[in-house]
Amino acid sequence: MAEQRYDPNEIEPRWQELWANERAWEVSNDPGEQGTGTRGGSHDAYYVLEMLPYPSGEPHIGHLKCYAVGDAIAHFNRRLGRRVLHPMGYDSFGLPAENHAIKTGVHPRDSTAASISSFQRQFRSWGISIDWSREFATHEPRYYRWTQWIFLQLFGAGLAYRKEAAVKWCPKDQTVLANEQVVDGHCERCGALVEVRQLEQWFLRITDYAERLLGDLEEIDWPEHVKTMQRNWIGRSEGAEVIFRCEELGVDYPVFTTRPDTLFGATFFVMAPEHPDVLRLVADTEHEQAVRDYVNHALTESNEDRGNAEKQKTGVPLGRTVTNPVNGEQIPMYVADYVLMEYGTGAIMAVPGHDERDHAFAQAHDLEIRRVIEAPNGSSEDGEENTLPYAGDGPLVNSHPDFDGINNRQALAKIVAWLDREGKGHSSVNYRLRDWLISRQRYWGCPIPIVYCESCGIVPVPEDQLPVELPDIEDFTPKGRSPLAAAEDWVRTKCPSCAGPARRETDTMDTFVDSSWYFLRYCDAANEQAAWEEEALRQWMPVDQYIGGVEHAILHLMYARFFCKALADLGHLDFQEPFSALFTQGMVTKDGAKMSKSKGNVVSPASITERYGADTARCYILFVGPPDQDADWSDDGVEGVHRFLGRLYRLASAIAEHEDDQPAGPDAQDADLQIQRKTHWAIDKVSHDLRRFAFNTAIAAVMELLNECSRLREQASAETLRFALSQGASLLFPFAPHLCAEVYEMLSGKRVWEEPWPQADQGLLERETYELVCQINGKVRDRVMASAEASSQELVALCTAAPNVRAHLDGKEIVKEIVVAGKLVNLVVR
RNA sequence: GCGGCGGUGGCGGAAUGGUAGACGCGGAGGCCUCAAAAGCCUCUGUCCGAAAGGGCGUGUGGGUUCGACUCCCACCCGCCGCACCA
Repeated sequence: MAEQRYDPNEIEPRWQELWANERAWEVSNDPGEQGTGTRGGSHDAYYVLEMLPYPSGEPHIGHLKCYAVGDAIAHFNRRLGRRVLHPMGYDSFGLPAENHAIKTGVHPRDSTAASISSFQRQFRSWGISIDWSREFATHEPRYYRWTQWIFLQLFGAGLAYRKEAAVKWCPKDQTVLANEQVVDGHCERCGALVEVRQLEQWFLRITDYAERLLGDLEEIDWPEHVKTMQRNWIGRSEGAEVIFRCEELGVDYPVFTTRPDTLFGATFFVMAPEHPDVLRLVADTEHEQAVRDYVNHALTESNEDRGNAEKQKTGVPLGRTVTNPVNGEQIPMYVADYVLMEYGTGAIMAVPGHDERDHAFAQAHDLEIRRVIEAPNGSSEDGEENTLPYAGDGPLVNSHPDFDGINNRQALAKIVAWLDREGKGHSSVNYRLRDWLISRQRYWGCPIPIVYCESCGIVPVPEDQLPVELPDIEDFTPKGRSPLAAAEDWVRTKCPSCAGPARRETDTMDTFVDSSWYFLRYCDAANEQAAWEEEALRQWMPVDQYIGGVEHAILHLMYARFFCKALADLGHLDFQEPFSALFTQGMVTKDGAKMSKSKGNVVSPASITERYGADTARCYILFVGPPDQDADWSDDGVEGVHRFLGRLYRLASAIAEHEDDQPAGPDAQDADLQIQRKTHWAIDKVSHDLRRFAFNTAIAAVMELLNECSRLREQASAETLRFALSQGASLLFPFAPHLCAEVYEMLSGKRVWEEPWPQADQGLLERETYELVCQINGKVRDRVMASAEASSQELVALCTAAPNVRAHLDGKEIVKEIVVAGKLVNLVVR
């Protein structure tokens, strides 16, 4: 038997070339027409998509993991007879390319193109089964033309608007940021401390969709932690809006509260320093100077300092009062930085008896602290329930004869109903979610298709003039305004409405806009007349399986859902959710730490692929552990997987040379049956494991099958070995496509990717005899062979007859017999 | 503080309430070889024991059960998200 050396560098390019030449993974939008390489049979459409890569430098190991997962799913579904859409593109606008340009002078278009071709090369060398006919990059005018078109749709519907607001500004990247891009007061990208600036910017009205974004999470098959993160981010709170009137000025100040039941305990009123009325309230009063000083100080404070809950509660009186609507009391007004302008109405009623923060402020400023909720029947083991602030439930006290004595949760509803009747408030829902700020003062992004006309104001660029192309510029350095502003020839334009002089918008869009709809474009990527044909979307959308890193749990995944709903409302789509199922893959670390250039612990997929081949790299990354968990890279582990693939190849090549009628060993029947059983067991196991993303145990099952074949190699018939190994290759194909195509062809002469997924023979999954576990009081004492047909009585008899069971019974009384047919007998003895 | 996820050999990890530790790595011994590499074979949770066998063992403490890594309660630790959100 000749054994051949496993040489992935010879095998892999050969299959890649064949698949490329045959356009094996292209799929048509016409359900009647088969994609060149796809199987006939069912016309079931299946859309599997990995999050599109940002092309910077070379792909890293995280990309390999993501696409190894996606490709396994794609192949598995193809072989289940589905028409699988598995496309690829690039999220190619963005800051890193622009920062690179500032440093080196290389145009972002050039560095991006270089990186894209490097990604293309590697994806091909990994053998990922992509429909390349649908490929695009988001910086191409043929794509961003439609990004602009979507912006205009949103603008037309009032969902894109311009507003002056206090916005987050990154001093290093010299641009504003969305709320979602600020992490702990720092820029998500570069880590610089974020400042606040008052600027007029473009926003998308995602808050209109807060309720639906929250509610529809129920409809989708996403990991619980991602849903939770989105729920937290949306931050829905139920409560009431209550009006506090400042009689002196005749102004109503609504506040949002989740605790209207504590209204009778409101002893003061606090406004955020940014509240537009603060200075007006103190104008020309003795308090004016102190308030001005305080507000100025608060505004210059860093987000980090201000956000610190441990900090001393500061604030100054405004010298005014408002009326507590439930009891007519005049309560003093303050300005304090613990109240945030961006949440609720920017003003609060303060209930120091039942809110920790208000309590701290009241103590610091010597304000009345009133108990209005009693802790339930004085159950004060440690006395804590009786101290204030008390945030728990209980009956109302010191409130009003109508409410005193009633449990606070019931009183809450009654008080809100009363407010409503009196016109002093109503129940209300508040969200933490803010509108999405999409303006960026940067060059390398999609231009916003808007012009500013002296007479017409804000004018959208007409659809037939799209795309508004990004002009070439020389100087990419940010100067606090968009580098595009320097392109005077481009900026100066005619008003589309009145043909008068006008200027173009010079900010570009947040790159998350680009990636909020790309999955739609794949469905109809070549369409030059429209962003998509509805029929094309009907074919594929929503995405059946989306795959990506958990770092996009909020940003990208929330924005894409919002786009989907907004476009559906505008009649462009007929579904509400873009991604029916989501899988988030874990990080790949080295020695427990995140890989990074600065740490010098980066494992490059290219070097692994060169040394071991793509099949080894892909199998290893899936074998190392559950793919949704973080995995630590181990060079020894890679060796182990490589050895396994080599053993499969060598054994298969030896068997391939055998004639099937070659005489088998003396125990051939036994060995053959064992191998056949193991084969069908593996088919069953891998099929199940693929459906639950348990790739590690699926690969382990094929290893077990190979171990069984190796062990029984001398005894079993060549025919059986040929069958077992070809099925093994067939099962492993989604993970190691090149090797398995090779092995399958060697053994069967057929193309494995055109074969249907193997079916396990139920008859061979069941066994005639099995090892019966014999327990006494739940402890395993012996094991004996039992027939599958044996009755409970027979099984008990077998068990009591087992030598070690007898030794342990030793005169004791059996009080109970538990029989689990096919598994065990447990004797309960005394 | 609130919410989510997790805690199993030397390591990565397996286990629809039914043999804990599959599979792989690492380690030990052996075969092959002039030698090495590659490959192959055996052993490998821990303690007692020559062995047979037995004790212990899935973060901690309880509970349910004939039987618990798995279910319930309380707690400890770790990771992630949100957080002065009214």
